[in-house]
Amino acid sequence: MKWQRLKRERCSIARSLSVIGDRWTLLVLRECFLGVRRFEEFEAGLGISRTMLARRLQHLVKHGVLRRAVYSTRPRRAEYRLTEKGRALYPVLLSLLRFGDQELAGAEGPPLVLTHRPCGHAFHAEARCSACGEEVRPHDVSVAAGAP
Amino acid sequence: MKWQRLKRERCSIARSLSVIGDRWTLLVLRECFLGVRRFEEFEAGLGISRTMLARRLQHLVKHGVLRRAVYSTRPRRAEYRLTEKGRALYPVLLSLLRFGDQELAGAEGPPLVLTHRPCGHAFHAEARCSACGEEVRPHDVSVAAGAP
DNA sequence: GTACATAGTCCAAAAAATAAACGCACAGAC
DNA sequence: GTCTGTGCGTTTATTTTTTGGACTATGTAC
Repeated sequence: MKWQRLKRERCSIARSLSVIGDRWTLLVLRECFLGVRRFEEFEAGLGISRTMLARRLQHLVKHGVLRRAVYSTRPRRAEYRLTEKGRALYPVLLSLLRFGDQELAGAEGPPLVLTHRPCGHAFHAEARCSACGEEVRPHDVSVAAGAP
Repeated sequence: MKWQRLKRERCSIARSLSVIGDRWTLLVLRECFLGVRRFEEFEAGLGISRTMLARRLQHLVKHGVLRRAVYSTRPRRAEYRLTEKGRALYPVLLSLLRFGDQELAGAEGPPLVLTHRPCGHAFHAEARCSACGEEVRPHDVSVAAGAP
C-alpha cells in the first residue's frame, strides 16, 4: 500500500491519519501544545532524529497544521507555531491523554493534571454530542453515508 | 529511539501511542467500530499486508484493546472484538473523524454522518470539560504535575 | 582565530514494512 | 481416501523507512 493513498480516501479518519498518523507527529504536537516552538527544543524533548524531525515539521507546515515563523533574520532563525487548523487537533490529544490516564496509568495515577481555568476544576476531556451535550458511547451512534 | 521506550514514559499521551500509535492501528480500530471482526474482512477493508495485520491484531490483543474470540472449534476459527478498554478509544476515533470533517473534507462535505440515537440528531463529537460541560480550548487549560 | 549557538542537510547502516508464497487444520464433494 | 476450498495465519526475500553522526550555513562572543 502507498501511504499517500490515505489522503484521497473518502474517510475523514483516513484523511486525518494522512496528516498526523505516523509514529512521531502526535508527539511533536504534544510538545507544541506544551509551548515548544524551536527545532532544538523538539529534538531534546522527543529523542527524535534530526532528519525525521525536519521531515515531520515540513509535513505539518505543508498541511497547514504548523506555520514557520522567522523570529530572527540575522542570523536567520525560524520557529514553528500552531495554526488554527493545528489547534483543531487539541481534542485528539486530549482524548489520547484521557485514554492513557484511564487505562494505562499505573497505581501512581495520572502524570499530569489539567485544570479548566474558566470553571476552576481539574478535569478530563469527554466526547460529547454537539446537539444534546450528552457523552457519546459507541452503541448510541448510527452511521450513514453523507454527501455523494 | 526504541519505540518501546514510550511505554515506560511518564506521559499518558506517549503511553497511549505505544498502544495505538503506529500507521495502521487506528485504521484497524476504525474497522472494529464499524463492526468488522474477521481477519479477512480487515485485510479486504484496509489493503494492509497480512503480516502487518497479524502483528497489529496480536499487539492489540496483548494490550487488552481487542480480545480473540473463538467462534468455531472445528475448524478452528477466531475473530477479534473490542474490549471495554478498546471502547475507551472511541473518543480518539471521534475526534479524528471530526478533524477530518472540519479541516480536510473538500467541497463535497463529510463522507459520513453520525446520528446520536438518544437525542435523534446528527452530531459531531466535542471535547468538553468533565466538570462544567463547556467545550475545552487550548488556552483555557493549565497543566500541572500529578502524582510524584 | 577559536569556540559556541541555531537550524537544518547528507549519507551509510540498521530496522521495519511489504508482497507473495507456504503451512495447517478442517470441511465437503466425489 | 483424495481432491479442492476456506480461514487464519507464518516465512522469506525484497523494498522502504528510520537512525545517528558528520557536515553546512550563518552569525555572535571572546
